[in-house]
Amino acid sequence: MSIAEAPGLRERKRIATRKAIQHAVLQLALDRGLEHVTVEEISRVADVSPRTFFNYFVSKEAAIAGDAPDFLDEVALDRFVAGAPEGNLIRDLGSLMAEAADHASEDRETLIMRKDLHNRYPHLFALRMAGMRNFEDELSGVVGRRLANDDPDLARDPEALASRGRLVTLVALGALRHAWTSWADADKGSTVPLASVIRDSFAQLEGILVQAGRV
Amino acid sequence: MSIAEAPGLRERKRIATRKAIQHAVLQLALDRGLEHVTVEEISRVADVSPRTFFNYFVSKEAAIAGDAPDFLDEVALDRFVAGAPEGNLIRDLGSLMAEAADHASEDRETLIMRKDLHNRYPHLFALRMAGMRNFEDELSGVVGRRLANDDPDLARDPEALASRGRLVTLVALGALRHAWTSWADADKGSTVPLASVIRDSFAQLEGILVQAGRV
DNA sequence: ATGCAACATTGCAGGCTGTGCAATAATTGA
DNA sequence: TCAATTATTGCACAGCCTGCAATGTTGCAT
Repeated sequence: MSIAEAPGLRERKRIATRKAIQHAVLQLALDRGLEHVTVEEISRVADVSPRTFFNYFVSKEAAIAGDAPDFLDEVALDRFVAGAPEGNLIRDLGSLMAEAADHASEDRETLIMRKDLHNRYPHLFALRMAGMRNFEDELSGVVGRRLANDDPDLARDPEALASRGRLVTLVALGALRHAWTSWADADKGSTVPLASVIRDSFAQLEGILVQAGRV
Repeated sequence: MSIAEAPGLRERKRIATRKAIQHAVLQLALDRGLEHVTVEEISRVADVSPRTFFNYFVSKEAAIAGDAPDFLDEVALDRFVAGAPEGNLIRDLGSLMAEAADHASEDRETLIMRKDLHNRYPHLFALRMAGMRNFEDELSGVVGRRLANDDPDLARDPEALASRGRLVTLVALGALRHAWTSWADADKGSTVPLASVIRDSFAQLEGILVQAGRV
C-alpha cells in the first residue's frame, strides 16, 4: 500500500473506465430501476463493449455495490495495535473504521447515488457486505494483534486469540452496518459525514450493557 | 405461527419436493463442484422439470444456502421481552438464537452437507446472511420491545429505541456468524451442538462489552 | 361421488448473463 | 522505433431465469 506511485497512462485509463462504468450503471439504475437495465445499455453509456464490462465487473450488481474498502496504511494499523487512540478496544475500532471510510476516495455524487440504490435494493447492501470477506480476514488479524497486546494471557493461546479476534471483528462489522444504514436513512439533505456516524455507532455499542442489563 | 395444523397432502408434497431439490443440489455440488452443476441436472435428479425448480428457488445457490430460520413462537418471544431467562440482554439473546437454531428441523445429513459447502464456497454463506433480512427486521422489533422494557427512559424516544434495537440486532448477528463459523470449522467428528456454540459466542461477546465499558 | 375452484407442474419461447477464445489495438520500456 | 505486454473487442455458446398458457392434482362443498 504505502505511497501511490504516479500512475501511467494505462493505469489512469483503467481507473477512468472503471468509474465510467460505475457511473453509467448507477445513473441508469436510478433512472429506470435495476431490473430494467441491461449490461448492453450500461456498456453503451459507458462507451465500452459489453465484453469489456465483464472484464471489469462480474455482474451488474457488483458494479453498483462498490469496491471493498482499501485497507489502511501500516502506520495507522500499528497505532491501533499498540492501543491508540483511547485504549478502549471498541471505540478505537470505531476510529479505525471511521478513518477507513474517510480514505475511500469517491466523489460525493457517486456516494449519494449508491446510497439511494442501497435504500431501494437492500440486496445490494448485502452484496457489498459479502464482498468484504477479505477486509474481514485482514481485520481479524489486526484485531488479534491488538488483543494479544492488551492481554498477554490470551496471547499464549493462539486459537482462543484467533477466535476472539474474529468475534470482535464480526461484531464490529455489525456496528459498521448499523452506521451505514443510519447514514443512508438520514434525510437527503443531511451532511453529517459517514465517519462521525460510525464513531457514534461504536460509542453506542460500548454503552449497550450499561443501560440494558445490570446483570 | 403457534401450533402447526396437520398439513394436507398438497402441503406435504410441496415440502417433499423442496427437500428433494435441496438434497439433489447439495449432493451434486459436493460431488463435482458448484460450478459444474446445472439446473437441468439438479432437476433430473430431483425428478422435477427445470421450470419447477425455479418455482421453488430463484437460483442454484438459493437452494443450497438454506432457508432463513423460522421465527420462534410468541411465548418464547414474550418471555425474552420480559427479561428472561437471565435478565442479561446479550446472554438472553444468545439463548433465543440457540433455541431458534434447535427448532430448525433439518436432518443432520443436510446440515453437514451444507456445512461443507459453506466452507468450500464462502459466498454461499454470505448469501445466507443476505437472506436473513426479514429475520433481522423482526428481531430488531423484538429487541426494541425488550429494550423498552428494560429502560423506560429509552422507551420514551421511539427513534432512539429503534436505532438501538437495530444496533443490538446487527451486533448479535455478528456473534451468530461467529458461532456458525466456529461450528463449521470444528473437526468433522465433533458433535458439539450448534446451540451451545451459539451460547458460548454470546457469552464471550458479553465479556468483551463489559471490558470495553469499564475503561 | 361429482364438480368446481384453487393450486402445482410442465413445456416452450425468448431475452439476458457471463466466459473462452482469438484477433486487433493501445501502451510501455528499451 | 520496435518488441513485449496488456487492454479491448467481436463472436459463439452454454446456462440462467421468466412469462405464459396448457395440463394435471388437490381441496372442498354439495
